[in-house]
Amino acid sequence: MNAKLSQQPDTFGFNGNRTLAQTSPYQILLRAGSHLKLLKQVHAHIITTGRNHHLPLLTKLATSAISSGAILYAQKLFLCAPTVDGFLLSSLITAASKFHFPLQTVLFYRHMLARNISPTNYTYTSVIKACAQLQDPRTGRVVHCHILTNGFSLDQFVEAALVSFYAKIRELKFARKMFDEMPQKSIVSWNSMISGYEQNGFADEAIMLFAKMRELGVQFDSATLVSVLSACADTGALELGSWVHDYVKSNPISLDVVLGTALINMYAKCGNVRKAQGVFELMDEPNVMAWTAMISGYGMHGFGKEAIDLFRLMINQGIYPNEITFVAVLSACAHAGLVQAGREAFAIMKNYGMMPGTEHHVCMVDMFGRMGLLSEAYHYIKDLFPVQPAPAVWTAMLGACKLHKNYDLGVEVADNLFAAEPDNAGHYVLLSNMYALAGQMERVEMVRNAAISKELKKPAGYSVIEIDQKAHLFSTGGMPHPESMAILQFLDELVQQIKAAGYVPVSEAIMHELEEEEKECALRYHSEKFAVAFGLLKTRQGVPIRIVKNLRICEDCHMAIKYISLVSKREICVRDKLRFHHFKDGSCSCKDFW
DNA sequence: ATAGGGTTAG
Repeated sequence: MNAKLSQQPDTFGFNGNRTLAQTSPYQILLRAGSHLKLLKQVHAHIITTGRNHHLPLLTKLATSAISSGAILYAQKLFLCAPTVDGFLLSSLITAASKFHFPLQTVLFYRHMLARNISPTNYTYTSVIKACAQLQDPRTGRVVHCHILTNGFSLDQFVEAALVSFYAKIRELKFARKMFDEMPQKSIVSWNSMISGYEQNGFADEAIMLFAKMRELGVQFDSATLVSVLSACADTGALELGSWVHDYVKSNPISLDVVLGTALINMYAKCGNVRKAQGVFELMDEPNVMAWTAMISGYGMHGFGKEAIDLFRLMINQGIYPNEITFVAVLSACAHAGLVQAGREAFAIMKNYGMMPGTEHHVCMVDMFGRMGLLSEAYHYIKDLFPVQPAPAVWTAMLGACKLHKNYDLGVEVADNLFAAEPDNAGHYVLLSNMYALAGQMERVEMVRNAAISKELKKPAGYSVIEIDQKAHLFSTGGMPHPESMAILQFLDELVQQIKAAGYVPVSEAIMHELEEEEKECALRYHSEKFAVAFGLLKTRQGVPIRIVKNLRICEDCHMAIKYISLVSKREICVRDKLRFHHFKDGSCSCKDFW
C-alpha cells in the first residue's frame, strides 16, 4: 500500500496549507504510509486541527505507526486516547502481531479483556500466534480456554493457529490430536502440522504426514513443499526431494525464492551439490538466504574455492551478508583448509557491523586446528578473554589436538571442556580417548565415573541409507536390521578384501565402555560400515551409495570406506554430522580432514 | 468515517 509514496518520502509533505485543507486527514494518513516521520507530522496536524479525539483517525495512525516499527509510539497513542473501543484494540492486536511485537500483542489483549470488550476470531488468531512467538505455553493455554468458552474453537483460522501454536511449543502430540480431530482441515493446518514436525526434529513424521496428504488427495501448496524439502534435507531423502522438484517443474507452482532456497538446501544436504547449483543459477533474484544456502552447500562438500568465489560475487552484487552467511563462509574455509581466505572473511565481518559469535569462533578454531596451527588456534581462544569460550569451541580445539597428536595440549583442553560442560554425554568418548592417549588413566576413570554417576549415555550412532525410496537404518542401539546376518557375512568378506588391498584397521584409542550392555552390542563394525555393505548388496554397479550419519565418521571407518570405494569400484557418499565425504577410487574429497 | 487472520527457506 502506498509503495510509490513511501519510496519517495521527499515528495510528500505539507506544501502550504491549501493542499492540506483540500485533503481529508484520513487521506493524508494513508499517504504517509509507514514513514514514522510523516506519521508524526500528520499526528501534529490532527492535534492542531482539533481532531485528536477522533478514534478512527487515531486507530489508523496507531496501526501505521506499528507497521513502521514504532510500537512505543503506538502504545503512547493508545494510552493517551480519550476513549477506547473494540475497533482500536483489535486493530492494535492484529497489527502488533503482524509486525512481530508478540509481547505488545498480548498486552493489548489484556487491555481488551480488562475493558470487557469481546474478542473476535481475528483477535484470537493474532494472540495465539503471538504466544507461539513468545514460546509462552501458559498464556497460550489460557487463551485457548478463552477460545473454547467464547465458542470460536471451530473457526478454521483459529484452529490452524492453535495447531501451529502447540507444534511450536513442541507439544506435538497435542497438536496432532487437535489436528486429527478437526472436522475441516485447511491446507494451512496441514502445513502447520508438517512444519511443526520438521522444525522439531521429526522429519520422518513430516514426510509420513505428507504421504498421507497425497494418499487422501488433499491439495498441497508451496508452503507444504518447503517443509517437506526441509524434512528431506534432514534425513537425506534425495528421491522424495527430487520428486518434489519434478512436481514443481510440471505443475503451476511458482519457484519463488523460498522454495528455491529449500531446494538448494535439500540438494546440498542430500549430496548433490551440482543440482543445488543448477537451482541457484536459475533463480531470478536470490536473496541473502539463497546465497547463504548455496555457499553453505559448497562448504559442506569441501568446495572451499567455490564458496569463497560465490561469497565475493554476492558482495559485488550488493547483497548484504548476515551472521549466518559468515558461518557458511568460515566453515567452508575450515573444511577446505583455506586459512588465508578465512582470515580475510573474518576480518570483514566488522565492516558489516557484526560481532563474531560462538559459531564463528568454532569455525576459526576448527580452521586453524585442522591445518595444524594449534598454537594459533589456542591463542585465538585465549584472546577471546574476557569472553568465556563456549563448549563447542573447546570441542573444536580438542579435535585438532587429537588430529595432530598434541596430547599435552589436548589434556589441558579436555580439562576445560569437561569443566565447561560436565553433563554432555556426547563429549565422553572424545574426552576419555584424549586422556587415554595421553596416558592419564586417572582422568579416564574420572570421566567414566562421572558418566556412571550421572547415568549419562552417549548418543547412539546410526547411519541411514535410502534404497527405492525406503530408508534403512543401522544403529548400535535399537533394532537390528532384518537382514543383518547376511550383511555381516558380506561385510566380513569385504573387510578381508580391503585388508588384502592394504587396509589396516585404525586401532581405536583405549575406550572405556560405559556399560556392559554396550560392550555386548559393541559390534565389530560401526553403523556406516553396515550401511555401506547393505548398499553394495542392494544396488547395481555404477549406482553411487549415499549414507547419512548422525555423528562424525571415525578414522577407521573413513579409512575402510576409502578402500571399499577402491575394491568395489563404487562411489560412496557419506554425510556425517559436519560435512560430506565423497569416496572414490580409494580417496576422499575431505582430503582426510574428517 | 476506521482493519484485520493461520503455514514456508539459509
